[in-house]
Amino acid sequence: MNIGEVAERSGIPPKTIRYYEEIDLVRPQRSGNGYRDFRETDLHKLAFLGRARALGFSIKDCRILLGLYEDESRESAQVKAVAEEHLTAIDDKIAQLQSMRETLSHLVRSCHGDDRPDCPILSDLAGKADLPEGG
Amino acid sequence: MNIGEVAERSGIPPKTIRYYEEIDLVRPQRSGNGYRDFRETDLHKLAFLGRARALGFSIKDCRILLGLYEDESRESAQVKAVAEEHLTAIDDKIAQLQSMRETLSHLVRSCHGDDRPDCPILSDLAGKADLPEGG
DNA sequence: ATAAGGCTTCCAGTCACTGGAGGCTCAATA
DNA sequence: TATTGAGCCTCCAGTGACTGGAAGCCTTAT
Repeated sequence: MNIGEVAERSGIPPKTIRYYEEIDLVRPQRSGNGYRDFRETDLHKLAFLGRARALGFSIKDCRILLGLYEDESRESAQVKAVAEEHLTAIDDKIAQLQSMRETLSHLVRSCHGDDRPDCPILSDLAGKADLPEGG
Repeated sequence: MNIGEVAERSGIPPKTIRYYEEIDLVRPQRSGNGYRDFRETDLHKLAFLGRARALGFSIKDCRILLGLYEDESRESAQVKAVAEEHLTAIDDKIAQLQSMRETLSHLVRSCHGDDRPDCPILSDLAGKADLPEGG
């Protein structure tokens, strides 16, 4: 299989697949013409990677997960640990974004947004409390 | 003011302040000895940047916001537009993370996480539906 | 005189790609 | 058979927003 077909079937762009080879996530063989020659197992690996990345796992985590996937004597606890840690990281990010969101939406709501220059958003960023504290 | 004091008072590390100068966000003067010499206005700008960055605004947005801040004839609508766009981007990110979170927490819950090798997390990543669909 | 700490610049690394240039190979068509 | 055009190759550079480290000057205190 050439890279184009693999890209289509795995949903991962050719550039990214080449990058994954560069960092040793996949090791396709080569045809006589120098083209990469992918097997079904390579395709599976790439699809695996695509799903793991879509869940937000880092490349480092993907490497670990792939390793566990290919290790038949793995313990599911190891997989779960990786996933739980990632889940915690996601929760942290969500919390951080929600905190930003709250502050920002407050500010947006308090800004009249017309042709006048006074703006509570800028006042807040400038460090001047300009909003009613009591909410 | 030397960079150390500005760093302390603005909460932005010296490295980052130097970086901000490099990309022309601040333009401190120089003392005879080559040291950066910050004014109060520089400090205010940096504090402004710190707050904007803490709200997740990109450097590009920060540049725009700073420009609006310093433009006394701005219209608050311009500021609000930048903020609203950012708010939308935040909402998108939150939604994406929550979707990941949901899938992932499902998988984590379904994995027994012991010394046995079978693992629904890996099965899912491998593309084999292994979970009860009905929840 | 010396030592510690702060300041300087410059270079490289992070993360996970992505874009583009320049050039080879392959399949189909005139 | 010549020529397109698409697909493939490698290599280099850029993204965003810093961050770490090396090598070296400046200042302050002892």
